[in-house]
Amino acid sequence: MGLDRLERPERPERLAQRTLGPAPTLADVAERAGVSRQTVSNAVNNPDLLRPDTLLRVQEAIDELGYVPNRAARNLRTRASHLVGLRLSPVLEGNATAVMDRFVHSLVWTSREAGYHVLLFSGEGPAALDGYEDLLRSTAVDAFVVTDTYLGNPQATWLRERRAPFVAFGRPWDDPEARHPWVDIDGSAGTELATRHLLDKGHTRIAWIGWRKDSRIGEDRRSGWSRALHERGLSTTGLASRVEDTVGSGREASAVLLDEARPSAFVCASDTLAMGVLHTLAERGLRPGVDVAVTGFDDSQVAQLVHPGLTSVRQPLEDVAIAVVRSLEDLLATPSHIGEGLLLSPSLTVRGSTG
Amino acid sequence: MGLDRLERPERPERLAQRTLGPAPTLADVAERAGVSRQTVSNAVNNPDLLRPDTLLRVQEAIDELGYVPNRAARNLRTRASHLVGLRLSPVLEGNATAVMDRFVHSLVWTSREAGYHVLLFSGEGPAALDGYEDLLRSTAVDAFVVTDTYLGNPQATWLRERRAPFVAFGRPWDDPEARHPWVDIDGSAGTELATRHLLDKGHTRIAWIGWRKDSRIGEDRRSGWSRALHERGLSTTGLASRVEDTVGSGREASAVLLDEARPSAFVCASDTLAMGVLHTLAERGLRPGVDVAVTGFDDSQVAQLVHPGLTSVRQPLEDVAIAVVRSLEDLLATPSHIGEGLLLSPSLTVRGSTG
DNA sequence: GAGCCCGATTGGATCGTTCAATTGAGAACG
DNA sequence: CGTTCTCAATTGAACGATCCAATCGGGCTC
Repeated sequence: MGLDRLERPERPERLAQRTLGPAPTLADVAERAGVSRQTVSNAVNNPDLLRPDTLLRVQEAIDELGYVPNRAARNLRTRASHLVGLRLSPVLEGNATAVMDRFVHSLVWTSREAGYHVLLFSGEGPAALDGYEDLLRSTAVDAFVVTDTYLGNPQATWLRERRAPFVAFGRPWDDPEARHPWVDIDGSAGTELATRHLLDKGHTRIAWIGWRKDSRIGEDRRSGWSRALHERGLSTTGLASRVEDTVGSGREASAVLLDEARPSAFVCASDTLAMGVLHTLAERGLRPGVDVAVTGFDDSQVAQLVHPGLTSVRQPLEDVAIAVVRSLEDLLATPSHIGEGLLLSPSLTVRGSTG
Repeated sequence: MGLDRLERPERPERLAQRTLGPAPTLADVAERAGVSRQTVSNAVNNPDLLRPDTLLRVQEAIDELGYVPNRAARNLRTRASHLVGLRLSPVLEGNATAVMDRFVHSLVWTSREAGYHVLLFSGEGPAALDGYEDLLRSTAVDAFVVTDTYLGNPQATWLRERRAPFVAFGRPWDDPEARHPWVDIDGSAGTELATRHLLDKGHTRIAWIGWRKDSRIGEDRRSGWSRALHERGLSTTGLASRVEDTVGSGREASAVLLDEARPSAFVCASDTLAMGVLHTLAERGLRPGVDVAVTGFDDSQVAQLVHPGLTSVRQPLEDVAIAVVRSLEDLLATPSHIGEGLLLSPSLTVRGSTG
């Protein structure tokens, strides 16, 4: 395989033809190979239907002419585009953008192997639904990947009602009865990992800084922290703070907690909040990882670049993409397919902020 | 306009029809409106060809049926897909990924207004060219946006030879004769801004930490620093260091420079390197922005989140996207269009690291 | 050697749209 | 009153692939 790739200087015949004239069609290939159109089509789509010698002859003709099937024609006939739509939200708060982007990268790579490309589109609010609508009805995409499934977001329900094939990255928090396929990451398990890591390091007073109570994801992540503490018979009272997802909020919350509860470690719902803790430590001359330990969530670029390094929960987005694409394939293969959910476990990237 | 949008509860008739049966075609609309197919087509694409009353009648039928033109059929006939291809490189070094992602977001939003969608694909090395090839010849995309135009990258030349319509984000460094449209950001102007900002703050010994000499972009950015210093009659000797784009390199380089040249400020070719400088300062108990000033490049998330905030050169990626899309439109409107280059100026985001 | 069967191959129809050429009605003109 | 001109609207033919039903050919059996 590898050797083969190196030896061939990039399919010279095809390249030679490529600069000239209009693109060759199936009929051109058929004529050149002395067979019918259908035979060429089979050579491309069902090679095992042809006799080996015919197949060889056709493939030579294909290579010589540099034939590539016209997508528009194929899409028209088969009513499929081999594209999956993904909506980019305009502005996401915090490092949700960064997480999203990592996911997009993974998705693009994974889709390629499944023969799909990713179509990005935009739109927000009610207009977003119009975007889905038009792409769907114009047969521009075969399916969607939906990413923001936060509470009260209408798009999942909306898509389901229209029988639009889609896979969600994110649990249907508001509807446990939902029967669409989804893939999500177990945030609770992630913070539990982080908390246990701190417990193993000898910390006993471990504080939580998370998001406000109406965030399902935030409460989920918080539950991992409290579970880990309770498991070891430790109390959580007075050690939790719930704020906005900004550096400033993290800074203030950690300052208050340090004064009132004297924790030796912080588990945070996001890298952003963890950065806020680092600010406070810097202001007070406390050394992260030595005097006070801190963990974040998302393993964003900041976590890698900041001074002693920020220990952070890493989401397995590559695996999410793989699972999403697999679901997508099932869904498109059998339209009546009943979707199922899949929960993946994150891992912990340990850096200087926990010693 | 706005009122109209609010009053209509999301085109109720269309919604009512949408869940049922197969998508309506042009012929269905024609029958319902009592006109021919072509008339409906004109109503959609050239409304001014119709008599006002006919137009109204057709549009009613369109709304009632919830008709949306089939893209595949349209693409087949017009030989255009209204998609622009963008390749996502697998791994970019440093925060190039983050910059790229900001650009992708901007591009998606800008394209939408021009009636285009963005098709993401992947591939690296020689396989990347195959990706371009197949998308182009299969008429999957109308044009490409090319982002990595670093020295020696074959794709620009390759695309030009095949007369593939494309616009580059990035100058053709290796070929000043190149006649394809491109948009780039004046990195030199960016570092000049940063350096002047430091000069205005009273600094006179300003060091440079950049990339190795074979990086054109790196040398370009460096030139802004040296120009600004020379303008004020200041020397640059002994104040420059050229290293890899990693935090560790930045840390080491700044340590050496502090010992040997005693600068009071650092201008860096990237936020990553600037973070390295912050590490060194932290280790030596020097306060960024107070004892030593630092500037980065890219205005990445790190720059916002890190302790006193990192002053950084911000690339106007939204403007780049707008210019790229405009070029794309010119290119596709007049295929013989001679491409021209456009150089945009970055701005400086001032934060705590410069006082 | 006739009959049969199975797999490879063929021609025609079709997907839904737009392009090119044409028709028809009505106005303007001599 | 007939001719020309204009404009709106229509008809038939593409675009390039795949699906369908029918046909062809070779090998096998009896």
